[in-house]
Amino acid sequence: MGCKPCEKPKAKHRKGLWSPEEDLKLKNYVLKHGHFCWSSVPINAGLQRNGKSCRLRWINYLRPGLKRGMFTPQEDDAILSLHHLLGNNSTWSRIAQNLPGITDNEIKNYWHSYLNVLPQNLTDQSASFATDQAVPMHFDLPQRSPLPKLLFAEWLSLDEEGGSKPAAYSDGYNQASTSSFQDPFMNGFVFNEGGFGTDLQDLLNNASVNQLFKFESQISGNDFIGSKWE
DNA sequence: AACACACGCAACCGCACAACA
DNA sequence: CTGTTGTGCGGTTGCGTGTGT
Repeated sequence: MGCKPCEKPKAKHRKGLWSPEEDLKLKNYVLKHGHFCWSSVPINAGLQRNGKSCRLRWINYLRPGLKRGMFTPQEDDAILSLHHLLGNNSTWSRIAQNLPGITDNEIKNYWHSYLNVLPQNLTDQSASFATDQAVPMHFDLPQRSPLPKLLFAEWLSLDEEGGSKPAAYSDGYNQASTSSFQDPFMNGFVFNEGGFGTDLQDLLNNASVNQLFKFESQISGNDFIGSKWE
């Protein structure tokens, strides 16, 4: 943990949606100081939230490099492929690790939407990983809105950068944020998450889904999962 | 135009685990 | 060894918005 016990103000914690002011406070604090101890973040940042809430907000919403809007077909395939690969052992975070810019929460929500439209027999196959048969990939999946929401954080960027278009919209990744981090913490943070997990990226770049599954079939399941995705 | 319903998403909750005293 | 605390994760809920009637 490495976190000194924090003073424990038994202040009542706010719940519910985050206000722009709270977003700003949290973002500024984490960008400046990092988040070595989440429990102390809300205290030092002047927020009436608990550490868990701050962490969640940062990870799912404020974190630099987050990509919003539609999943690309590659990402669709990657999510399905990874979930198929990992089966019941799949964790959203592990899938998310291989899809930079996408949060586990997004994947989780996406998957639940996906389950809603998926014929039951297919969900059974996919979720249980009971068969080696590849899950059909291109039935009608729920599609995200093609117009990504404009985040408050991006509004801030707009303000700060004199109204320039958020880089996140140009190529899906917030390169402006990436390049502007002087802080070693943030540099490391961003650069570590700056692209697809290399394994997956290679796979996705070089193989169609069918090829991907063909490739997977050449590797024994558990060994592959253990070595590739751990 | 008004209402009901469905859907997507943000956030909370509870649990498991790890680190520390 | 045990209790406490912090972190991370999956599951779930509730609200806002879009769509159909």
